Amino acid sequence: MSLEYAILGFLNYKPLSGYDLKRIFDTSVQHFWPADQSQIYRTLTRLTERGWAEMEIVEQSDRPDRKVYHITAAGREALHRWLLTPPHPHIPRNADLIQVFFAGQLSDDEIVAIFERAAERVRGVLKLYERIPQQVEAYREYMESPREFFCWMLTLEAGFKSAQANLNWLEDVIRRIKNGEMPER
Amino acid sequence: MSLEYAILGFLNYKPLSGYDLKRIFDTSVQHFWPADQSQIYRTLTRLTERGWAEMEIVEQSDRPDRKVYHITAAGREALHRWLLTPPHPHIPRNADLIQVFFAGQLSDDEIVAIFERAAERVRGVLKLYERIPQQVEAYREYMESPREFFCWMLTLEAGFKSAQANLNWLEDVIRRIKNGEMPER
DNA sequence: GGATATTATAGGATTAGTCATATATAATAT
DNA sequence: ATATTATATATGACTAATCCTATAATATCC
Repeated sequence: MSLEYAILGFLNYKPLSGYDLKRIFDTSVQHFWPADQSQIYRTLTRLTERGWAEMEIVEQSDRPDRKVYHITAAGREALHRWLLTPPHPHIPRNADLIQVFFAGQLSDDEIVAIFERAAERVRGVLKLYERIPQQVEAYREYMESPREFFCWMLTLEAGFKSAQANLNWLEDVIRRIKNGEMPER
Repeated sequence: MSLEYAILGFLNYKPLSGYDLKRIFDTSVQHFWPADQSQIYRTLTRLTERGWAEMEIVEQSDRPDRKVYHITAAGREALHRWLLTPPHPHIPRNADLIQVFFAGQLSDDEIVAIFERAAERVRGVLKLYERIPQQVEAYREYMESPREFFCWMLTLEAGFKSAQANLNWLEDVIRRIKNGEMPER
């Protein structure tokens, strides 16, 4: 389960609470690894049980106490092993495409509408990506070196290029349908 | 759950058994909607309970009897409604990228190896895509019209373009790292 | 003769992920 | 005064998906 290793990866920068982690996920890897709050807390418990992380309660007077987790030596080893292990091939499901696959029974206008709304969504994603570099600046402190920051930026680049390619394709298909390339029913 | 609608979409072409469906999924939409055999059978049961499909036992002397499912009027309506409904936005998880994100602690060679193996995998996917058009020919009978066939081909195109864009990016990153663009540790 | 593959359906167990909700305090906005 | 937001953790219920195994007949390969 990659969420375990993603959390381990962040704890490797510095000790963090579940709450910290949620904010970090939401501002850094959310475009390719969203994490549910409840899943983060449950995974932290599991990491502790497995000896890959240790928990320390930090008392606060004004707010609820924090449970701060830090990575152990065993955790660091596990993280390193995982980094060198190729992930199992996994085919992500694409709900837009499964609709396109069966869209033939719709009218031309209805089909174009499916593509238009998909294109609109990708444009929204692209806009979000444009905002990430600024958000990332705020978290640059977590990065020990420019090397780690470079890797971070690479994942952004990947998302951006993939969304851009997807949008180009969607716009091309819309153009072709409007150009009469979709066969009659 | 889109698998329900994907099955309904195929049943809309002609009545099929769970076994037929498994083969069809594996040769047409497997690159963006893989379906597990046991999931198909369970979903067929659910569709029947819901009145979207009806089952008929076709006895066979030499082989186990087939349970052939056909779509009902209610099923056709549900399929059409779904086609006009935008899917919930869903962010697919990308295990390659989450590794890249934390790859900064590895050596340059180890990082290049991660990208090389990702590129190798995408090249394999691209090769699989090249074989799909022939496989599809065998199932062309399911398509009532060239319109449906066109939609089928569009999904292939999407997968191909996306894989191609991804490979271009991976090869560009490999080139840049070998060019010394990855900062020192 | 024995092993494996094909046709055909099905259920148990488990995991990953989602959604909703609960609890508690303090600060801020309207 | 009231509502909302932020900080902080946690559990219950559920769905989708995966993996493994079982069953049963026939056909084919070595």
